Order: sequence, then C-alpha cells, then structure tokens
Amino acid sequence: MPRRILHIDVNNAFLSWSAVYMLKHGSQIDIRTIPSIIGGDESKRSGIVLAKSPVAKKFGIVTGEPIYFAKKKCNNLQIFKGNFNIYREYSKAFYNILIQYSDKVERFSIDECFVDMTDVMKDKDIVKIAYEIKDRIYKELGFTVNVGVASNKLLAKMASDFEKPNKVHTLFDSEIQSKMWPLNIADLYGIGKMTIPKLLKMNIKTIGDLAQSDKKYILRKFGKYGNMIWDHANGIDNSPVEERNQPPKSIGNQETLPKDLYTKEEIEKVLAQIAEEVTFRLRKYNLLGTVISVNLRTNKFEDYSHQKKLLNPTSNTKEVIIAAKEVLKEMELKGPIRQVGLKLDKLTSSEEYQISLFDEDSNNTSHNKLDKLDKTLDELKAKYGYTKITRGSSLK
DNA sequence: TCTGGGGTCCTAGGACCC
DNA sequence: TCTGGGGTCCTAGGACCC
Repeated sequence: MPRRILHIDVNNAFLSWSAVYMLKHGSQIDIRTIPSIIGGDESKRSGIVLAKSPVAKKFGIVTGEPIYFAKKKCNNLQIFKGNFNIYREYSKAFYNILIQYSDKVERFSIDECFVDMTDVMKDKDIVKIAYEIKDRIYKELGFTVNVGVASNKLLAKMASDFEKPNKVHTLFDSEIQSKMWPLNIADLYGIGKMTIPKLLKMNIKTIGDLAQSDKKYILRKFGKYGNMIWDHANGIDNSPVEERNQPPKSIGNQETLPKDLYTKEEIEKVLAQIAEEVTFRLRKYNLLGTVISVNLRTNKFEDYSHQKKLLNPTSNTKEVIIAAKEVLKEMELKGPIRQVGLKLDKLTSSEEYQISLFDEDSNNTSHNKLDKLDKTLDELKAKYGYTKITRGSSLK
C-alpha cells in the first residue's frame, strides 16, 4: 500500500502573515495586493528580502536578494519589517488545524508541515481532504497555502511547489515522468547553486535527465549526495513523517555588525553578548552544550571557524563566554570582521547530566556507592575506551 | 552595488588506538 | 627501502534548506 503524504506550504509566509496581522489591527491596505516585501534593516547591513508579494515578484524581485537591488527593480516598493513573534503564533495556529486530521504531523519549518494520512485514509479521497485543509486554513486564519499530495515527502514537497498560490497539486508515482521530469534540474529539492553547474557540465539539464542517468556514474561523481539526488529525481524517498518534536542538535547565533570590527577586544564584546542569548536558549530547552565554535566572516565574505570540546557540557553564560574567548584567541583575523557567530553543538539534556553526576537517591548504602562507582567507571570506559583504563592500572 | 539568521548533514584529513 | 588494516574521535569547511 502506498503512503498518503501531504505537504502544506504557506504562500509568501512572512508577508502573508504580516498582511493578515495588519488587516486585523486596522490597516486599510492588504500588503499582499501592492508591491511590497518583508525585509531586514539596510542600515544594520542585514538588508535582504525575506518575503515578497506577488506584485513585487512581477517586478523580478527574488527572496534573499539585497533590498538595495529590489528597490532598483521597483521604485515604489513598500518595505516592512518582520515580526517573528507573530509568525510563530500563525505557525502554531496552522499546525493546530493539521493535527485535527492526523497524529503524524511534522513541522518542517516555520511555514511548512508534512502530514502522513496513510493510517486515517480508509476509503476517503485524499485530494478532497487536501482541498478541505487548504480552504479551512484560509477561512479560519486568513492566509493561503499550497498543498502537495503524493506517496512520500519528497514528491509531496515538489508538488506543493508547482503553481502558486492557493492550489492543490498531486504528484502520484504515475505522474512523476509527466509532471516532474520535464522540470529544470535546479527545481529538484536538494540541488543548490554549487551542484547546478556541475550537472549542466555533465549535460544533465532536467530532473528527467538526472533520473535516467547511470546511477553508478552519479554516485562516483557525488558520493552519498549523488545517491540522494538520483533517488529524488526518480521520486524515491522513504523518510518517515516525524511527528515528535525533536530537541535541536545545535544552538547558535550569528550577528552581522553595523560596522566591521578590527580587533579581538571588539569581537570579544560581541561574543559575550551573543553568549547570553545562546545560553539562555540552551537553558530554555534544558540542554547543555559540549562543543563550542566561533565563526567569523570577513568583509570579503570569507567564513572560517574554530571549535573546541569542553571538559564539561554547560549552559552557563560565564563558562561559555570564557570558552568563546579561548577559541577566539586561537584564531587569526583574516580581515575586517563583518559577522560574528557562536554555536554550541553535541547538546545533551541537562536533567540526564545532573542525574549522572549526583545520585538523586540520598540513601547512601554501600550498594549505592558501588552502583555509583560502576556508573563512573562505565562512563570512563565509554569515554576513553576499556583497554586504556586497564592498561593504565596494569602499567603500575 | 550588496549580499540575514537559524539550522542539518556530510566529508576529508589528522591523531590516536589495537 | 618499504612500511597493514581496522576503528574512533576531533576539527574545519562545504553544501543545502527555509
């Protein structure tokens, strides 16, 4: 039995959500109907297009481009700042509608979800349900979505990306050749600007070209990544819809500075400030970080980083600041610094870590002590390897 | 002329171990 | 002069996504 997967994608999410919010709070204009964008702050050098209205799109404005360029393309462009607290609210509201249809809903990003309908379909018509979901979201929340219907996540995602906005598209297995293969290779999920020229050089221009190429050849050329893109081109994807909310695997902040920095003293100050935010988020999730890395970007857009494993995982601000400074000390400044980043990796749950250190049971019997000793030794073994520990003692 | 911020996963080389 | 093979862990960097 094939699976039944939906991918729901909010159309121009940030701009739509801002539009709905503004209308609700007395705005006379719907910014979706005028040339408008949601953008960063040019004076803070974070001026890129985060979302665009359909009208702005007609002027050739694309997401991610500098606002400076967007303005040149359309001189009466209206620019609005994003409001992420509002976006998170709409994202949650949209998710809350989806979980009424299935337990298996994966929040893929702030504005995209996958829904696995396989177990709840029975004899119902999946396309009809897709339309119902789309229309309900519009009616109840005021913004439009695209819904992709397919037998796996990859195909559902490709389908939702067809014609926009406010559309339902199917991409069933029998439709792969007619609907997906004629598309440009750049339209395939997972293929970015570095891979496109390589594929073009190999005379692979469409998704169908890739699908029909020799898999061994693609594998030799691209390794594991080649395996993935070849499978994608052929509509193969077995990844499950992950309904659980997984804890993050890394937490970090980057900051583009209003002005380039030239000394480590200045960079240290920025790092300290970022450390406050990062450790706050770690504590919010009850997580501790084990590996700390500092990332620098020069004014020529050269990125480089250094990292260091901490002796003990931490979410303590002061410890993170000290560690960040130590890492920075080992780095050279390759030029004027435009952006500073700090990230913690290899996150562990702080509860588990506490329990491993302090026996929560105050009953201090010898049995407990032995348990603890075992635990400690086990941890040492796990960390350093059994042989090293025995060897160390036998060396005596 | 200007280019964000938050992530995930993968690779390749070096150190070290048996 | 020729010099294994397997493995893990660590680090730096790259590609991709929204």
